[in-house]
Amino acid sequence: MFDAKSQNSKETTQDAIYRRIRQSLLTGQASPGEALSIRRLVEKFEVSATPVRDALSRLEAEFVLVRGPNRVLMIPNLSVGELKDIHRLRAAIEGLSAELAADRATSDEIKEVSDLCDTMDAALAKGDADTYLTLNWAFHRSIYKAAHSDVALHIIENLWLRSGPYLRLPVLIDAAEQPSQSRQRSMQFHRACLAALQAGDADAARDAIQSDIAAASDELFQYMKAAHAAEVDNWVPDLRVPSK
Amino acid sequence: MFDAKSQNSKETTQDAIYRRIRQSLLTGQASPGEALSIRRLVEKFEVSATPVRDALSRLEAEFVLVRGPNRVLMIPNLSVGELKDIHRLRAAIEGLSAELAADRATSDEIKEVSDLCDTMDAALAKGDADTYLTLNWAFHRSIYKAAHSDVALHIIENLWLRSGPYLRLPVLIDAAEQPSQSRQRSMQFHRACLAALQAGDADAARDAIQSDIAAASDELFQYMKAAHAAEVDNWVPDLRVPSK
DNA sequence: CATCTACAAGTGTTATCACACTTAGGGTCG
DNA sequence: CGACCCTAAGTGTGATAACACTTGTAGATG
Repeated sequence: MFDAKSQNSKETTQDAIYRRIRQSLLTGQASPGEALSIRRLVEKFEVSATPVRDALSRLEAEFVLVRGPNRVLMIPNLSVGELKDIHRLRAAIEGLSAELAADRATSDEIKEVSDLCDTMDAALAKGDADTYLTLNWAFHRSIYKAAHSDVALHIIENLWLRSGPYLRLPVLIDAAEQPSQSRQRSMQFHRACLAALQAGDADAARDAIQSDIAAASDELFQYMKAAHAAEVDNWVPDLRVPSK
Repeated sequence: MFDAKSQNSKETTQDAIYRRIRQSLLTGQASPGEALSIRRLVEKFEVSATPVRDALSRLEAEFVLVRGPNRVLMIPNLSVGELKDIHRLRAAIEGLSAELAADRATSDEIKEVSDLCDTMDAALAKGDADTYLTLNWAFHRSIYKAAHSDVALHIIENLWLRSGPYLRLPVLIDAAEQPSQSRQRSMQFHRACLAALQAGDADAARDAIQSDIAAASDELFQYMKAAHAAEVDNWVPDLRVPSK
């Protein structure tokens, strides 16, 4: 049994492995292009192959992993075109979820969104990009959770997981700029969405979320364009943060 | 090795099992509420537990199956509220895909959509509800495939798979009515979408698809309301087709 | 009749093993 | 130098066995 301390008593081994692989994607510890071989994970986690296989099967089903040479499962590189499609879908689905949240959120849920705004401001003030990123996802997720639509929430979680490695990039680069204009602008959209939830204004909530998503994706594509001249949709971005 | 005839030479056992379980859902051979125990599937397919587990893990990851008593995986009953959320999401995502398809479809792809319209008309003229349902999905899928966005297509496929058992209901009931007004109306939306693809009109394509989805979901909820007085969103519909 | 206990049957989970196929690296030959 | 062959190492796949836990049933007791 591996690392019993980080595995709660009811969690199966496969669930724990699944959770940890997902986490490594969101935190940048694992990167697109990496292969996740069963045997290497067996050694790393000190478990048998069975729960590793189960976890990997799940991640393949979610398109978080794709088959590479010799059928090894790999974290896919997303092309610019795919990233654009993900952002279009996010705008559509997260916009709809924000509308539902404006109609359905409880006062406790709205307070949670508000508290997360405050802690995000604090992380920004400290220039702590990693914490900001973690809180950014928590902020968005709390809104979509308040929509009380598990169907939508699962789709959104999946899209965030798959595009997460790319979305981190401008935020990490930007951390050197203090205060960051882009992050301040995001917080304005976040505050606008919070106000819309408080007012039960579904249209305003949707617009604020969609503006936030559009700004983040514009920022990412601007960064990519500046880093590389290519404009082709099937170009695959290089995820290494440039040296300063 | 099970049923080698229906398993092509490159398909793994787990893939074949996965495909067959999905198929049984779409055709109504398996129904919400059923438990899929590993050992029963091992007997049914005459294979070992390992590929069965892999297939089931994938279906769980896609929320096609959920955990029941003793952690057995079951086909979930969807509540009215969940069905409504699925329809909202379908309208948003399939509408977006139809827009993309209007911009991106090749003439071969448009011809495929047109041919499918024709064969659907033929199935309707014969009162063949099962064939109509199969073709209806093929028709829609051909449009979304022409959008060239795998991200969106996979989400759509998943939503269709999960709501498929419910969407079959009014079509099967309706088959006795000849000609069926609802089916004729659907075909009008289908034809409108085809015309929009041919004209490269993204707005019209989106509107036609969304109208088709809205009409189908209205029909389903009207059928449910007529069958049962309950209006509560968490009511779980009974999927048995009533005796005639 | 209701409640409790014991046991069998059913559920999934994990470990281990062997096989098939692919990929990479080294050596040989023309 | 390029092409080909061979072998080792790496990849996943499926089979089998044992264990843990849960559920259902039958029998005993008050």
